[in-house]
Amino acid sequence: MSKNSVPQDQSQNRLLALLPTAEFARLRPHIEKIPFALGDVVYESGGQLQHVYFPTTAIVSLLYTMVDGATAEMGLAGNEGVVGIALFMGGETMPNRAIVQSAGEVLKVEAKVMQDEFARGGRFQYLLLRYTQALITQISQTAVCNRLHTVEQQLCRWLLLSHDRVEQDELIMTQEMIADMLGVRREGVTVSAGRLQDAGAISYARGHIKILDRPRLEAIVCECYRVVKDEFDRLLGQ
Amino acid sequence: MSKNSVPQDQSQNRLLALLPTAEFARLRPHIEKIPFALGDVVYESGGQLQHVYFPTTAIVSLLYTMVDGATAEMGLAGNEGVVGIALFMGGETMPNRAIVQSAGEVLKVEAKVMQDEFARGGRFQYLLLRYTQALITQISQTAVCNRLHTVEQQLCRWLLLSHDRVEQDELIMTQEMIADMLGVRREGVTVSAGRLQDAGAISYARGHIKILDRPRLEAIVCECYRVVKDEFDRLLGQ
DNA sequence: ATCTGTCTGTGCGGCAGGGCACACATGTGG
DNA sequence: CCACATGTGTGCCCTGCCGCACAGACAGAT
Repeated sequence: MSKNSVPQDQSQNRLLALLPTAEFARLRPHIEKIPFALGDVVYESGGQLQHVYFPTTAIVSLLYTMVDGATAEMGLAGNEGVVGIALFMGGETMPNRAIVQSAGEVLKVEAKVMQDEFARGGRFQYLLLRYTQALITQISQTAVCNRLHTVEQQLCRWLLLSHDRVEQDELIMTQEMIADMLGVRREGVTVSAGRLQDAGAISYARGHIKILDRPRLEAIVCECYRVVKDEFDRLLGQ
Repeated sequence: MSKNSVPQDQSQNRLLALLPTAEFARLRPHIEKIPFALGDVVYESGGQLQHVYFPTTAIVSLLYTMVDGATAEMGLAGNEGVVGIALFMGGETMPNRAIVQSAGEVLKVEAKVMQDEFARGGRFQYLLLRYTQALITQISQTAVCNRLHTVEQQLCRWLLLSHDRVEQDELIMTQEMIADMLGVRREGVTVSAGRLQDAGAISYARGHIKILDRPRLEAIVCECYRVVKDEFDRLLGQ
């Protein structure tokens, strides 16, 4: 490992931040910080994973792509979690893709290192499993939300989930990309986003979305957002 | 396929059937076979779980109920899996309900016994984690399917998934219940089921659905069914 | 400053599914 | 045998979203 691979501290990722120092110390030499650009593919559907990734400033979207090219998001992972759960769950691969939805950095850990630490059955395993359970809730709620709620509510949910995972109020994201995530038409996003802008909740222009009034978004969003947030807090709150 | 595995008794549940004899022997004294009736609640949203359940002939549906009473299914578990993953994932509870969708028997194991065996990190842990990963794929595909496919396709998917988990060609299930599972109107199920009946794929009457032509259903269903089935086969054996 | 590609706005027809109302069918218990 | 609850069939109008077709609007390159 190169020496510039050593991260400053573990608190940049909330999962790693919950690790006891002893356990983190074993991982530290094997952690490499790498940047990802918007749209980068973290892993392909069915592709053999070589690493897990703990996002710090990046957000990664878990997408499924149908044979006809249509896409829909099942969940997303930011600095609260990890990308590549198939490596410790034992399946090695998953039938979906992981795409960088917001550019930034991640902490990369080699598969074997992670698996060895996981097998010790300590706090690391405990945290990864609890995270996975929270992710299951997120995916479940996506399923329910897709079934029962409007595009506008889902857009709110998506904006809030993303906002929770970055430090800033600005998201770099075109309406076209959001449409792919939500599995709807780009025009549908335009209309819904327009209404949110009229309501003063957000503003946007050519791929730059600003969260202006978070409480307002929380008033519009369906209950799904809260369920997911509460479950993450319950399972991974300090 | 080794000679020292799979006594007749454990083969009623496909997860347990994959356990080595030694590991199953430790569980055996703590396994209790109990019957469940249609509609029984295995666990409530947020309820503290005391047991995990390995279905043999029963099928359990994982449902989310909105505050307004609307429901939608996130996934289901039959003799290929287990109900109560929150107990070994570490979260203790989940924000959804588990309802018996098809009456039958389950093998009940006390939480502590299961957790101790899980903590040993052997085959039991390996299988439960792989099962959980397969379940994640099922839930994900439900999300995608809810977004992109018609009620008729989803009904086919649901019928096939259920059929895979029982030995018989007849499902005891009213259209009203199916509607709750799929998160659609009862009338929507009536029309879709009517079309499937006209096509000769199924027949039904007052809560009794017969699968008449499985290949036909497989021809109508969307790719989601196959993705889920293949992933279960890959992760949990042929 | 102009060109060009990217991003957003808008309108229109069409369809799947929701909400509602009610008629018909069938099994079960008095 | 009837009464009644339960399950299923059908029609009608409405909404939300899709598919499509373009029309601006803006940013960066030449």
